[in-house]
Amino acid sequence: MDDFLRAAEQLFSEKGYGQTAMEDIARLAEYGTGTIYRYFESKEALYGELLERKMAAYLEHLVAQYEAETTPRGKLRALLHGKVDFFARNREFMRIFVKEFVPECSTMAAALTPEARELRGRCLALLRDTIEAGIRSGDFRAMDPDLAVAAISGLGNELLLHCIRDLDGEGLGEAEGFMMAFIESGLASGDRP
Amino acid sequence: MDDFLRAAEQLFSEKGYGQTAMEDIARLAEYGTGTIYRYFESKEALYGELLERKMAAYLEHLVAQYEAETTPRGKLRALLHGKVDFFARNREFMRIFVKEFVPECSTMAAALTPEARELRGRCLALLRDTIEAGIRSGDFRAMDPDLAVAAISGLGNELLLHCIRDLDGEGLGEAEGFMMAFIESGLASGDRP
Amino acid sequence: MDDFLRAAEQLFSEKGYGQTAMEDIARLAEYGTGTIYRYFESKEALYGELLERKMAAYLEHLVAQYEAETTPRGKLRALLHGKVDFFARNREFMRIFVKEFVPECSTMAAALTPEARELRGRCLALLRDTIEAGIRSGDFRAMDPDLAVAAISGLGNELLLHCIRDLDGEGLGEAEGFMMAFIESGLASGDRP
Amino acid sequence: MDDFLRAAEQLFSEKGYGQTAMEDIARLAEYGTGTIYRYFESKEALYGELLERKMAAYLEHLVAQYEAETTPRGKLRALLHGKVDFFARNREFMRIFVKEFVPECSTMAAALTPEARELRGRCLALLRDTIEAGIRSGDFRAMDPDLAVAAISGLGNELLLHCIRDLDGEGLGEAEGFMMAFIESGLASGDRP
DNA sequence: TATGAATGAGAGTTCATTCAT
DNA sequence: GATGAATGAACTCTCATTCAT
Repeated sequence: MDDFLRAAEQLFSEKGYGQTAMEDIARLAEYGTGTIYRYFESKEALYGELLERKMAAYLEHLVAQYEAETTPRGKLRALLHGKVDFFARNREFMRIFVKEFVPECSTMAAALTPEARELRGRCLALLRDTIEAGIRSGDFRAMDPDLAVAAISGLGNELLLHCIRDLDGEGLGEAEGFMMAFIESGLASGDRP
Repeated sequence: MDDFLRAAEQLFSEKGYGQTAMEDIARLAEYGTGTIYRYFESKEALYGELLERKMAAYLEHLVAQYEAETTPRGKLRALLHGKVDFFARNREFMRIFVKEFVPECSTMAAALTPEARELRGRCLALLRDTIEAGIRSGDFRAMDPDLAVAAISGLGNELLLHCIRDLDGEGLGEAEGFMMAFIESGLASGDRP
Repeated sequence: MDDFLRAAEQLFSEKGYGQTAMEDIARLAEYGTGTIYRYFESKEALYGELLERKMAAYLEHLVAQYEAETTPRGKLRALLHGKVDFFARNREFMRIFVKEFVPECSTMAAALTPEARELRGRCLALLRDTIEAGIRSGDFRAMDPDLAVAAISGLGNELLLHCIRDLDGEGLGEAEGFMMAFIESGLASGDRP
Repeated sequence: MDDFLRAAEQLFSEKGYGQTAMEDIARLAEYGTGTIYRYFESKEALYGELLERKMAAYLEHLVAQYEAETTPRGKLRALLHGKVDFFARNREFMRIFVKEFVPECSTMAAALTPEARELRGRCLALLRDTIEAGIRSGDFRAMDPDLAVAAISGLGNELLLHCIRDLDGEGLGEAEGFMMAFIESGLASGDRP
């Protein structure tokens, strides 16, 4: 069953959902076509399961880093580092992730499963809570937290894609530093020492 | 021919490339199915043509605003405002744009046409040139301009999508202000008056 | 479209619904497989349409004969003769008819369409009304009309099948005479002159 | 092995041959899927075996009643009562029986096994012999015995189905009385005391 | 030039049957 | 004997593309 999820991740990432045939997945996993259907009800269900698992792993990864920190700045850094770290080790999923995290891009007829939506919401909520706490504490300037979440998400995704796609994964460290600095400046309150 | 492009834009935006049948496009454009093939070699060619035209219009729009400005900050603001302005009036295309601007998301078997890639590159080059000029002039701090371009693109796209998708186009003015402030902080040199 | 219905009638009759592939129907009709789907939404819809058309023709045929008569005995004879007559000229449909007229035999996942059920009901209602009228007039003895309808239907179907299947259509005249006599005796009131 | 036959009878009756999967049968019988194939060569063989057993039981039941009678009228009544009696206690099989007794309805690719055909023939022969004897004895009027067999079979089957299907098994007694009277009238010689 | 009926390759899915354990 | 995971042929259905009119 994990064989199928692995094969599916690779192919969906390389060719996209619509261009990947169930037969391709089965062949890559070295099984017969019909065997997939013993484990997954349909192609969509397979894709949904893949997304849920990865999203769950991502959330878990973020939470682990996040809870070790206490200040808004610390939590923000933890979330940003967690993102870079997770996708550095899940590059194939990155390409799928940006499609599905941005609903407009989804290629599935049916959108994310409710479970996956829930996980996506919880990832974003970590960031939002952090920003709101930072605003209250005066670390960040007053702003609409939803806009900030959108800005930071989009910025981070695109930077990661840039490194993974154009730089073949090189320069992730530099990009992380840049991202941190850029975002912290963007969020910073005008008060300067 | 423009009828087909208009119909295609609407349907691709609403349902996605894979879920849109040539017959649907023809019907919406009020022509026979076969007629499309008098003007476009294939479904992909139609999609490619649509992208090229829109990209060209986008580039033209950006250039017009851009050339009216002389300072890096002015040009940056022109590009950001131009983006918001263009997509506020091309909301349907926005959903297609984010798919194709981020090549990973493309649903087509074949990626962007070379012409479209070229146009995309020229849009990004405007921003890149602006950033480089700003770094030289000391308006912006020293940084890798490619990272800055990626960051700003992703940030802007996601903010626009947030407004168009979740807010139904409301709040674009506020989002533009937020975007400007966020990006200018992120780019700003440490020197403060 | 009629080509498909003709081909479908023949093949469903010969091999049964489940054993008939859409490709078989298309080939017999001398069309490509996909063409069927321009006219029928699905295999079930094709079958449903076939049944409806034939049932409608059968009902029309029965009604024509029925309305020319005024007495219960006359109407009964008209219905019985109409049945023999119709199926003598629709032998292929006879085999499908008995399947679907007897719901237990239906091979479709989904049963008859509501339209077909309605038509089936109206065919049976003609017979039922006739029997009730005959009972009231004293031509027939008192009995449960539903039982009589079931008895006469089953008797007639099986006799027709016997002739069509085992006798290759021979002996229909003799069978009709036998059926009339048998049923009239069965229904007759005990009063004899 | 009987477990499989019981499970198969239930499922074939409820859902039909084509809609019943071997796995369903195995699960209901509380065995593994592969185990069925230790006892039956194929799905068709299982169905065939089921039919043969039931047909044999039916024949035995008929013969027992039949041989206790000496007159044609007595034998006829025994056969009719035997039929009602058997199917009242084998309602699930009734639905399969009508399919297979009327070969046109068979859902199997291959028709009845030769053994089952033989048994079917012997059931019908009992009735046929009875009718011929009755004609010779003058109890029944002169007629084609094959037509009479067909008429009586079809009539009886449909009446039984009507009770089992529409009346949920109620009214079998009334139906049996009606059937006897109807058939005896139909067969009766014109001579009246 | 415009059409839309026709096509057929290709996709997802089912399930009777097999066989290593 | 019993199992149930694995199989792959077969089937239904879709749709980009063609071409006779």
